[in-house]
Amino acid sequence: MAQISLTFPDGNARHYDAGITPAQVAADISNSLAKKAISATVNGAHYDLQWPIEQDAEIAIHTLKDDDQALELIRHDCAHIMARAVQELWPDVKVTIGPVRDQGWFYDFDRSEPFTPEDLGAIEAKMKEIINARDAVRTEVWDREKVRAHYEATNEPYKVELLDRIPGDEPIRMYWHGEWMDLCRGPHLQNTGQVPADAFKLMSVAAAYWLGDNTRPMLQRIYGVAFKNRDDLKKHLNFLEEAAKRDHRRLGREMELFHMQEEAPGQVFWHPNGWTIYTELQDYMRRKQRAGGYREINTPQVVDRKLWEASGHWDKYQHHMFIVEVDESRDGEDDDATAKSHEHTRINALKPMNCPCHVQVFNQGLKSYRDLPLRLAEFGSCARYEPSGALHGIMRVRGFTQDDAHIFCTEDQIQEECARFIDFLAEVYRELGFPEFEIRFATRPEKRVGTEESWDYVENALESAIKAVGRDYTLEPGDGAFYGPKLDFYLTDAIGRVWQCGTFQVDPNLPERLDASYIAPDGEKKRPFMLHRACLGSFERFVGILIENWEGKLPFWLAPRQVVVASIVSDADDFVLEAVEALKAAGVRAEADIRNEKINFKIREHSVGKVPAILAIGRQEVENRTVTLRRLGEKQTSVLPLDEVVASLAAEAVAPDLLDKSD
RNA sequence: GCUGCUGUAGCUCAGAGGUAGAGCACUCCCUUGGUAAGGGAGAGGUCGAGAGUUCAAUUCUCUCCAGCAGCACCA
Repeated sequence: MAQISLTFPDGNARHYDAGITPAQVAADISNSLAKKAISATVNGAHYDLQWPIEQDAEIAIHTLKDDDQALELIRHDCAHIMARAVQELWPDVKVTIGPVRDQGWFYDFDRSEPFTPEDLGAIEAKMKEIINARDAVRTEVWDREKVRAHYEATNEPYKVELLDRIPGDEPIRMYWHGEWMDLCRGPHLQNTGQVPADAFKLMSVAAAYWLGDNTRPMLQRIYGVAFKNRDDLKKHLNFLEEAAKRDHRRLGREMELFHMQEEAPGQVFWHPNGWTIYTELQDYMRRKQRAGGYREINTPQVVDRKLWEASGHWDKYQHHMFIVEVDESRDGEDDDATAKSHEHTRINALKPMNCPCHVQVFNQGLKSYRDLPLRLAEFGSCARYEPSGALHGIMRVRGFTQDDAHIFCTEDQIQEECARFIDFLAEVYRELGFPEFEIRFATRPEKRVGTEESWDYVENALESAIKAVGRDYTLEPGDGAFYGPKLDFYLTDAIGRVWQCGTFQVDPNLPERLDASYIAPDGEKKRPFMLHRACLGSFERFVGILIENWEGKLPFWLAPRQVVVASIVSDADDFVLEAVEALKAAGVRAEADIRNEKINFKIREHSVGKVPAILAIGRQEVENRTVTLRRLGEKQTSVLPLDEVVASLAAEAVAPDLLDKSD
């Protein structure tokens, strides 16, 4: 038998017969390693301990200490163990796939009855039995037709379909967990007992389309999470609790920021507190954009379908637009007059986006190359008929306002505009409390318009622009818009979640469709390029992100109520009102609390209400013209002269872009 | 849009085939209290909407609406 040489991470090599398995290699090294081993990396590929090695290779044996491999295997084995548990409990359930994902895994089943929370408990218990049985995991390569015959005989149509999707040159592996078997590419652990029995949890049941395709059957999906030990599981569950505490829908109600109701699904009723955040943010963006060379415009909400037909949106997105029909022959008539006549009916759509309107602004009057780049910004109120299931608080809504802008420029200007935008965005994110963000570069999708040459050009332009800025980015091949490549910007929040907010898209298509042009230096008419870009995305969603990021405890300049001045005794009321007036005059959002309540009560209420600063005034303060300042989240207080507090709070209320940066 | 679940007072939630309850919030009274809930009284609901079964429906059934979770979607 041929000999092969295996090289270990420490550089040592050993010689074995070809076909040796990593399990045998581990046993050759030591008994304890043989027991602890979970898998191996062989020439960079993640190997099952049972797979034979046929050639010289670099090998590393993994144990539970190797996080990446351990977690992948634990989660993957959990998926199998769960599928087995389900089939042992309900033998007629059909199995499909169960990949590792995020902090755990899911497995999709075909079962006429949905799983109930009680079922989850039963499945978990069964899984623990399987784990405690320490059943050996076994694998074999099977002939394709044998697998097909098996799954046809056992009536598992999804497995047959999966089989047909495995490329012809790949080995087809069957895996056994005890008696239960499954088609799987592996690798897996040595035995079910290597899954920690106290570090997994079934989380939820949901429906999912087979293969993610909404024309295929709906399956029952069970989600689970799994970790190496109980502490990590606890940490994860704590994280979920933490995220739930930050839920902007809950905080929005508690802090009286906004509400939503049945009559306007997916649209926000902003209350004074919430609208304060919104307008502060908008004022901030307006200043930033003005400083960044944008001209602000505003365009109509209700626009004739003709424009949407010309832009191509009518074709593609008609069912996601709010359509407004108006009978123009009925001006001045009573509302209960005769039915409308079609010949005078005009069909409009609420604008789902601003770009076609921005081209209309660009198209007014002849544009010269000297006008470019022309940066037109709009806080554009858009309406999209989002599918009901997509709505989510103020994060995904049907009525929203974008911090939108379109830059009309020449080919040569794309790069500079891109670099300029990234700098702009980085500064905005930093000032808003998100120093970390990542960039993803999405390239030409399968369905696209435009020539290959033009795609080559704009993709290159974009890519070299990011490189010039010197920022890391990841590639998302095929994820671009149908009209052009884009950069998407993902910011990281305080608990590590990422949110896609900014975008920068190159569009050679719309100027063509809507016939935009400028006069080039040579006197010829040329098409400008159009760059779509947004920094926050939508104000609604961004305010939601801010609320969740800060857990409602917004930075002072954004806090809807910045200061509450509370009386301790009613004799202090006059001075409280005086203090509030002084704060307001200095530009601070201050309120008086002179209710007949104890100071404890007031402190608690405004702390729960996330007011960043509370000023308490009692007899002593009145006498000395001082206030007692207490910051949100701090127990200690400080007694300061009123004038001083007004000055320092006023300084704190200044938006980050208006701070004096001279020192 | 799809699958499942949910909808009772402003909020969080009990409840039952015979038209409803708690805590907090709210209003009033007492209390003037020094940094996270002082005490008492009172008011408040077409039980998401419509239809059906029934002597009787908020409760059971169906349809619709909205919300939640996930999937799909996100110009």
